[in-house]
Amino acid sequence: MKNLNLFRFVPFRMNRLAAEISAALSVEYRDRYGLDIPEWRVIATLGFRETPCTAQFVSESTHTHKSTISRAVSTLIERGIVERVENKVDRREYSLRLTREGRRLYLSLIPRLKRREAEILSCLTEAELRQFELLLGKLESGLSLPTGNAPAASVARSDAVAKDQARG
Amino acid sequence: MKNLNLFRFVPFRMNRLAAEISAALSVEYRDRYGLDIPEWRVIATLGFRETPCTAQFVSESTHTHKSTISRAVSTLIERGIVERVENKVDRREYSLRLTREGRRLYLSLIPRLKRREAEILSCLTEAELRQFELLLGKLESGLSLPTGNAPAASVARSDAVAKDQARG
DNA sequence: GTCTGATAGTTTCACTTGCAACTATCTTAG
DNA sequence: CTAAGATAGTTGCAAGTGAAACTATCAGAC
Repeated sequence: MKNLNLFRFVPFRMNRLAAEISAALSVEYRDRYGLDIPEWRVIATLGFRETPCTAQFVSESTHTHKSTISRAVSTLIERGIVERVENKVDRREYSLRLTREGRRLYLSLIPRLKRREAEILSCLTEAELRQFELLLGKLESGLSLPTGNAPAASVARSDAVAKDQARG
Repeated sequence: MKNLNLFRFVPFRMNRLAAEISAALSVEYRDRYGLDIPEWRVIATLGFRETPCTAQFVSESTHTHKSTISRAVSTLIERGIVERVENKVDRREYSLRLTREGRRLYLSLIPRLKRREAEILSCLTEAELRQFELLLGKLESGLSLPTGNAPAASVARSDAVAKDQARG
């Protein structure tokens, strides 16, 4: 077939689905808390990890441009949601962590977002959902996206790893 | 669990995957043909359908804002890829269709994009791929996105349908 | 016929974002 | 030590995009 049915074209479908799902979720973090997606990603990353982490870690693990993360962090600091912790060893970088208020916001946001996610996925059975998540994981691995399964170093220090590999 | 693992959060994963897939595909339509996503969507919609259709149809079926489609169409007309056909009955709207050159571009783009899509999906088995497409379809239906299965009227005239339903 | 409201498409404006250039800091070679 | 290059993060700028205002046209009420 020489034609291409856009409705059967996976890249288009993924784009559209992602946009639609984002829109559904933004009701929670944007309308309710005045957060945009990059800001939410910073909060989610810091909130989930127990240890503080750098802007670069957030940028790489969420696959978001570092300038976008930089601006999101600035806003969150102004709002008292995130704070910088100076790194005495390397003063170029800062560790980021949620403030007490930031953590409160994070904890109140989580159940809302999970509920939205469940709503969106409610058209799938339990088995279908597990299958879907499995397939997403395969695609992520195939595209070399961080999955959270790999050792933290592979995200936090991808450049260093690359250098090591080049040396070895 | 009070925490939320971003790497297990489907909305985030969909967003990231869609962005990554788009980036992989853009090599073909952007680097090679100087097209952006909205322009490609217009071409794909006009190319697939045998009958000319309006800007609004493209906008609704691809779920892209009408001003974005308007700008894409303008560019494509300037480039001689798309042409407007005046509608004698309703002069507010135009039918759009690919020019001869536009169709040539479309036909040369299709195999490239299909090859890219196949590459991206090559980490899935045949059965997994079928399953994945099935699940995407379920999610699309669940979110009321056009799937190409419904009668064309439901996309071309969604407002009219809504009005009818409200009346009935 | 005119008036009102709806609709297709365009344009203006404000905002977001990615790229590239920049600053400050660190590391390595000599 | 200094010089050169790499790196973390910031910022200026240009391009893209959505919302809303706008233009032109149509449909219906009267």
